Amino acid sequence: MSRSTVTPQSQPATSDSIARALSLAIHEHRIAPGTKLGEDELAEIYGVSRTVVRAALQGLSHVKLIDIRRNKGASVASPSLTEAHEVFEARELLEPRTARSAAARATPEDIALLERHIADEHAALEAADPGRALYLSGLFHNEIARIADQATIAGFIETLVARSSLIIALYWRRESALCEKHAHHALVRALAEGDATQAEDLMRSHLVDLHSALDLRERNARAPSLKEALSQ
Amino acid sequence: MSRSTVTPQSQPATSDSIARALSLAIHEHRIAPGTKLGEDELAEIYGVSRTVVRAALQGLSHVKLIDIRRNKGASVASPSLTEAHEVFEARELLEPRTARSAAARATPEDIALLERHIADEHAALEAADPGRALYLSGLFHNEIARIADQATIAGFIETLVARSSLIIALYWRRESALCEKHAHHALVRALAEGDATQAEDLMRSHLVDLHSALDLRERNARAPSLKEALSQ
DNA sequence: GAACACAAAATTGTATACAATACAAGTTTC
DNA sequence: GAAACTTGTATTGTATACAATTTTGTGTTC
Repeated sequence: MSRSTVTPQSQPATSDSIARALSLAIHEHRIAPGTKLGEDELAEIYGVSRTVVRAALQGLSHVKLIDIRRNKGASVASPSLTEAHEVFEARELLEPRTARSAAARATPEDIALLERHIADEHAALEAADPGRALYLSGLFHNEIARIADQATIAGFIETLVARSSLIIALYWRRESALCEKHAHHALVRALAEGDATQAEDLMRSHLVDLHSALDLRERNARAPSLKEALSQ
Repeated sequence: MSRSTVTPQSQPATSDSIARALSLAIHEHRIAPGTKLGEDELAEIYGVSRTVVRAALQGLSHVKLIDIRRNKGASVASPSLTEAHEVFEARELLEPRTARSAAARATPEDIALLERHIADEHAALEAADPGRALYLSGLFHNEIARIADQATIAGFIETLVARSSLIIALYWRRESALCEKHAHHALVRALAEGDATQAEDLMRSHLVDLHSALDLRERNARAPSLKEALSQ
């Protein structure tokens, strides 16, 4: 049954679960920027009507992971270079402050969780699963925002981190790991020590470093078929 | 005909136009926090099917102007005190930087537009239309963000300004004008002179001032009927 | 009057049918 | 061969019907 293949629960897919699945696929680069997201195709994949798919697509559109053009349909967003710079600028403005707050609030459980994220990211890289590593790398940033306990700003950061995965798909220049290993380790150390100023500075330079790794040339990547990308 | 009363155009209302109309009504305090937004009722008011209304409501939900609970419907959001503080904190983080950028970029046309906003706001206050004044006051902030030419951050600010109107409806303590007259004038002067540091400082203190005007007690306001509020 | 049970009505969630628009393929004209 | 036109197909936008859930109203019991 198509449902149990794509959504391993006994319940029908909801718009929320579909949006989450698509978001994860985009984040892990299983769906490339520019990929057309047809309503009928997704409805068939998830075993629901177009109504539910449309709601999911609208949700994704609001966080700018996809573009919906009236009468023309939905596709995975392809941020322009300008948007790419804007996203990283916004992160450079928000995340250092968030790291500062997180350093003042982090519990040992928080630190342990962040360390597990780093370990999982490296495991994914060694398993030749860069998409998974990228997702976990982004999640690391989202977790710091959660620890900072400012939900409004954490929501913005989550959006920016998700969009970053699109930008990385299009503009990333380096061959190495996406977020360098030592940057995340150093951040966790600063959080563990409650060193707010250090955490803030480290986060700022980490993001400036990421921003500097954007390439000025656009790239194209072969897009796997939609069904292929979503069958996990 | 119901359509031409509420939407003075010959075309049927779209989900976008409905979302905009509702957003304006919320912003001007014609619809109060907590007001139930029934799909059938809105569908009748706007002369469209529930499908279009649902799309509009989803859009408003994504910017947190309304809350949608599964199986229970949509209502205008009532931000908690915590959310209120978060929203103003986020504004204090984003808007000073935006004012700084705007000061470096403002054209004479931009300045003239901002001055018109201030004049219109005062006219609205003298016409005993505080809702309109509030909307224009918020728009002033959105315009500065637009001048700063960073669409990603401007988008966040727009969301925060809209949510601020809900917060003001619930928590505002002062009887006087919502944004004090001289604060906006001083900002425009700093922008006109290209004084980035002054613009940044003025914006920060303006927002800190707004934040300090939040009351700790919640208030209730009589909610006009939905049709009444939307008939403009 | 309060609490409970049940039925009816209202509302929300979803599927499906139909209308509107865009796209692709084939044909005609220059 | 390129451009314009026509036709058929695919896709998106919307209304409507039906299913599922919640709310309201009514009656009964204590």
